[in-house]
Amino acid sequence: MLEILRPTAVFKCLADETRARMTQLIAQEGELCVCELTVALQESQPKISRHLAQLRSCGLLQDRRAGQWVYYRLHPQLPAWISEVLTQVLKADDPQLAQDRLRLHSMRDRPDRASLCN
Amino acid sequence: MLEILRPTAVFKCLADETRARMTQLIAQEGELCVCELTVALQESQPKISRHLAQLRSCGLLQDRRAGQWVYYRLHPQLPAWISEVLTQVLKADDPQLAQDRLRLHSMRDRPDRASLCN
DNA sequence: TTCATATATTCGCCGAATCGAATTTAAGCG
DNA sequence: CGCTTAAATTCGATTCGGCGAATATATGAA
Repeated sequence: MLEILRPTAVFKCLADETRARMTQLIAQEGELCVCELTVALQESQPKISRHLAQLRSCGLLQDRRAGQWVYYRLHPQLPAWISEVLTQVLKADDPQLAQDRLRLHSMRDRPDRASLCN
Repeated sequence: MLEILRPTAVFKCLADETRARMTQLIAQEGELCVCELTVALQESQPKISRHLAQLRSCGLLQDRRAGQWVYYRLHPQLPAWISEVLTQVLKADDPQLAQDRLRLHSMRDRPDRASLCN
């Protein structure tokens, strides 16, 4: 967590459409790897990776490598006000988010978390 | 309210340090005019005005003119999730905000709301 | 080692956002 | 009207952010 989770930094991260989509999807799914996000959002891999790096370095996300895959999840020790913000925004129920989830769930050969040691 | 209060738009507004300070100060004080904000934040009048315009056009603030002064307050019909966000961020208790309030309260000859018709 | 897949990073470009300085508009008062 | 104060707007310069394209790094398997 390079940068403190100051409100301004967090808002700047969530101000980008792509980052907001990724964050929401991860919040709902628990943990996703880069290739799953590229399929779900239909965006290029470098684009996804760059945005993930920002979300991680601002403290919103945490990553773990498992083999060739890198999984991202919400940072486990998020301050209450941020969790609250994410929860509230999820209630807005963006139709875009539904689409992203649909593409994710219909993705074939998703990497299998269960068989990987943490 | 020109633009819908979509999460991304709201976050973009709050992603700027100056706009975040203004919004928080207004949330605490209820209603402030441009000249009060310039004193509280110690920023130029055009800069304050420009940022206020953005906050208004994205739907976060509402303005009313009273004589030569224009007062800004939170939009009265903010969706719940936004009020929640603002409340939560206020709890972060930014020291900068305390300074802004101090300068505001020690300002001399503040325009008198009471004597103005709404 | 060589190849394949997953992810990260660099580069250069371009549009968007911010700023200071100056100007304009608006209201109140003589 | 002219003058003062408050606020909004324009202009040009600079900075910032996001993008595609290409490349680099990492892991695993043959």
